[in-house]
Amino acid sequence: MIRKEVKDFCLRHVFDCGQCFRWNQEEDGSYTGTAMGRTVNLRLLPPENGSPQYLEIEGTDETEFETVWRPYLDLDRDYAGIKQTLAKEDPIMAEAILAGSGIRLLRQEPWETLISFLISQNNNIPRIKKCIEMLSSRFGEELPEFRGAKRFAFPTVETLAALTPEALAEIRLGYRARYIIETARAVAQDGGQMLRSLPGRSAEEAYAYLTGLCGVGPKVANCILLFSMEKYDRFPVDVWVRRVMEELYHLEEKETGGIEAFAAEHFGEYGGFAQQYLFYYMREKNKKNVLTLSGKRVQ
DNA sequence: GGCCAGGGGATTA
DNA sequence: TAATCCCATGGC
Repeated sequence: MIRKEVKDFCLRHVFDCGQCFRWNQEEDGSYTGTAMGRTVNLRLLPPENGSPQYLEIEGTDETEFETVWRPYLDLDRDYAGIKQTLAKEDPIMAEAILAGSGIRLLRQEPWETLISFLISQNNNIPRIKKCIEMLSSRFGEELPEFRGAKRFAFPTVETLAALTPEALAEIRLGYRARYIIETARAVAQDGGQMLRSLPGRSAEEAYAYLTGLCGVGPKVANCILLFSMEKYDRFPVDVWVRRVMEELYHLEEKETGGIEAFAAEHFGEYGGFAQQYLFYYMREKNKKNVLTLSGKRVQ
């Protein structure tokens, strides 16, 4: 168990803003998740008067924290500066940032991110999480038990590349099963070398490779670039973001390209952060609306 | 370039 | 019970 000082950090914002699917809230409010073949539990200690905020990590040590979890949680980035830049002269963004002030963009593994967002297409978050857990427990390496539960690593490229549609059928991925097998086989062709090299390449080059894979279009490719390859100017446009741009920015844009161009002009190099604040803000607003509506219906 | 199917499950009507 | 929706994409 180790303890680190953190700023601009909120577990709910980080793990519930749609960027990751393998972190779950425990009854005590802490979060447990598996990434890079390791499982940890994270807890944010309530700050005492004037004292800084501390993040408590169970299941790691000092060395592993520095090499694995500090970069994964993106703890070295100046989010206060990013938020200030984005909120300047943009009251809409300022409000969105207020709602998700503790968001951080995790640096996830490209392979897991690729398959996860393949599964995410035209799908809802609870079912995406369920599919990924099933995939891991069925085809991933078994890890040490943690908090009394079995844990599994995300399956390797080779494992998924070797699967048949029949073997994958039990996961109930629907038409996405074919995308996963074909993409895994394409990535496995060079032993995953090309995929591993993408973070070091330009965003355009990486985007071209990713969209060449079966089942990867512009939205999924941009999510992979943003969540696992540090291409922070990418602005993935999905139904929620489209909704946000229409309702908040009154952008009656049918073309995804138009929304991307708007984002590039208004948010620039911080487009990806802006997208996450907007996505989280819209989902929170939507939850409240649903509650209000159902309340009215009861009366 | 526009349109629609493809799977399954949760939620809504 | 039926309709609709879901962090899109492929293929016509």
